[in-house]
Amino acid sequence: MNHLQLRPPTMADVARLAGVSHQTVSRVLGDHPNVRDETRARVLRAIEEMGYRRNSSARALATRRTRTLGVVASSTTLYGPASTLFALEEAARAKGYTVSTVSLRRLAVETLSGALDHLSEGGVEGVIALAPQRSAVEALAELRHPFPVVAVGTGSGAEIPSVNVDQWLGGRLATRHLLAAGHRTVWHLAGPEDWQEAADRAAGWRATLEAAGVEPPMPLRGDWSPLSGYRAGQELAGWVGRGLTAVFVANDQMALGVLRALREAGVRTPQDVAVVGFDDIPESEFFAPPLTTVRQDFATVGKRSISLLLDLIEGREPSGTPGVAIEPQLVVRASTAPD
Amino acid sequence: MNHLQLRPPTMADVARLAGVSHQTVSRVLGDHPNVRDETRARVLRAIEEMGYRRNSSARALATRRTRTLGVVASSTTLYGPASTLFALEEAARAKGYTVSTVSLRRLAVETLSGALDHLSEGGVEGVIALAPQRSAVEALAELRHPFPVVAVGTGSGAEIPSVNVDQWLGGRLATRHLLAAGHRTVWHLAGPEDWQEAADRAAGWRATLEAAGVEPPMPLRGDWSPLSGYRAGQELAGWVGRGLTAVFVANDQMALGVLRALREAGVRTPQDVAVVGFDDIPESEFFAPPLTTVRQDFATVGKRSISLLLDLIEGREPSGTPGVAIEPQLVVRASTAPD
DNA sequence: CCGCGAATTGTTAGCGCTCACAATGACCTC
DNA sequence: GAGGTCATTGTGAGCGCTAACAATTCGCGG
Repeated sequence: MNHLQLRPPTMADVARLAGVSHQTVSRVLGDHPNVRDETRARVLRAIEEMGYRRNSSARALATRRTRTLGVVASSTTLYGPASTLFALEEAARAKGYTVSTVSLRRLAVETLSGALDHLSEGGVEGVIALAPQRSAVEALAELRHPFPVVAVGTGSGAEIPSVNVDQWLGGRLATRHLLAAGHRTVWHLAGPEDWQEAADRAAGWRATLEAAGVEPPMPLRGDWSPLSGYRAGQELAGWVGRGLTAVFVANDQMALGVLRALREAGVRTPQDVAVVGFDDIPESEFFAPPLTTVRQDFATVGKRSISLLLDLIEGREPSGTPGVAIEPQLVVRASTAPD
Repeated sequence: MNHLQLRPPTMADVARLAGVSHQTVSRVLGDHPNVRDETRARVLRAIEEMGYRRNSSARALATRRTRTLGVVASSTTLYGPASTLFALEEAARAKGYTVSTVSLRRLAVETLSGALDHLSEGGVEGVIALAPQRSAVEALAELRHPFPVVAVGTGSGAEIPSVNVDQWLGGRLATRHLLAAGHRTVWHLAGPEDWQEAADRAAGWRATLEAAGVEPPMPLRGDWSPLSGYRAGQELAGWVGRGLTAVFVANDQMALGVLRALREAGVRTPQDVAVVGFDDIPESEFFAPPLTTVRQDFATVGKRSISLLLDLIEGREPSGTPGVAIEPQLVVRASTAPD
């Protein structure tokens, strides 16, 4: 039964009620072995009765551990970042950590710096940065912060610890699939220049073509949005009949725009032009036609990132396989397979 | 220049370097008026030099304020929740609060309770719950927690303070638009039964038809996914030619599935059947055809929710217009307008 | 030149918890 | 029954900060 009380009960209050010292209460809460069962039960009853909850600030102050991690991200309404965020939070919570997020509109040096400051004020012990732009990684490397930072999606060449999906392999899978289907060459609609993932996907595409002895056509460039895909699609439509029969688009949203532009231009998919996307957003199975794409395992990204960050925080040698990129997976659908 | 030091510098360290008391350092950091300019400058220089950062736990312990808010959400990879989350974080940060998130796979009593406990451990001063299912609201009302909770998207009838978009109006806007275009009646593919938003959209649809003297057809039901929309679309296709010329679908993802099913059945949109969705996800402009839909203002939802929660936390009388639902907006595109 | 109020700075006492260590008591062994 | 061991519990000292109050300094009128 709750008494009317202004202050929430403290450990000392509980101790008094249970007839023990505050330290014993602390032991019960901390699952210490050396507490007599009868005492433990009495303390637990007192805790229950008073509705006591341990004060996290006091605990953090005494232990010097806040058990809070920070995440900086941008474009969090996109499927990829949102999925990664979800996976990160779940993985962190499983390890007993709370996650504080800062969602940025733009990843510039100032905003990043502000975000890290904000998280620092919040007492985070470490930060995961979803920093897919190269400029963001550089900014991160410059900035001084009193906690470890792990980057996600920056590519493996980065100066800071990072976890990555093998985007290069993704580009290869997509391109190889199209070549195997008999296409002479594969065009490419790339993502923004500054994005490492875009560069890696393009590099995988280029390498695959070159390995097949094909001169890669000039890649087009979009900004991930359906609109930019639409515009690029209009341009691509002009090349149909002049050697263009297959396109690898760097993400599903742009692929959606491409599909629409092709359709409007009277180009059939996949009969006239085959299209492969990237990400496997939930919608892509229902595009017109359903989109062949490359799926990334965000859950693994989340787990690995948290695990790496905790290793750094707790001063352990990074366990697991930090350097190894996570393998993406080709998902074949109608946009490349005339049924 | 940083010396090698195991412990980060404390306020006392800074004070020593600046030749003042720790309290003066505290005053400088707290922007207290009564500090001589020369002293302030000296302190700031010392802070800079030592790379001092205030210890948030100690501060929180002394002030009894953590300046942290919690958010519980599910389905955070969907556009709506992700957008709301983004808006919430931005609004909270603007007010000087940090946001800790818990993303749930399912909103059941146990998971909700666990989430609140987790956030409580993290020391939040209040929580925003994105709890669109009725069962979740009930669970929230049951659960005891030592901080205020604001629900989002629960509908206005809830027992706990909430912020809502006027889903009923959204349903009206969509339906009225179709009737105004000359359709005799409008079919409806609703969201899951347990979702308040789904119920409100359906109610708006029904009310509009009844006001026009039309007997509402039996609504279909989906689970928000494109797949469920696809299945429903197949069923709807069977009714074409028997009075079905317009469908209001409760979200854009399902509308995508409907569009595909109709197309496969040889039904043209909008010539044979007009379709309206809900949410205005970024992709919907590029569907085949581009989708008429209802847009929600998530930024306002975020701001209002945070503002309401802070009012509750700080014991103020809720300012602004808490009871009033936020108006959604119709976005007309080709799926209802044969161009 | 004294005294008074305002501005500025310092001192002290917690905030509620954990850690290290001390104290107690029960139980054994010889 | 003395001495030792172990399990169990208590005590005291911070963790780094802010709030309240005390002390000091300064300017200025009388």
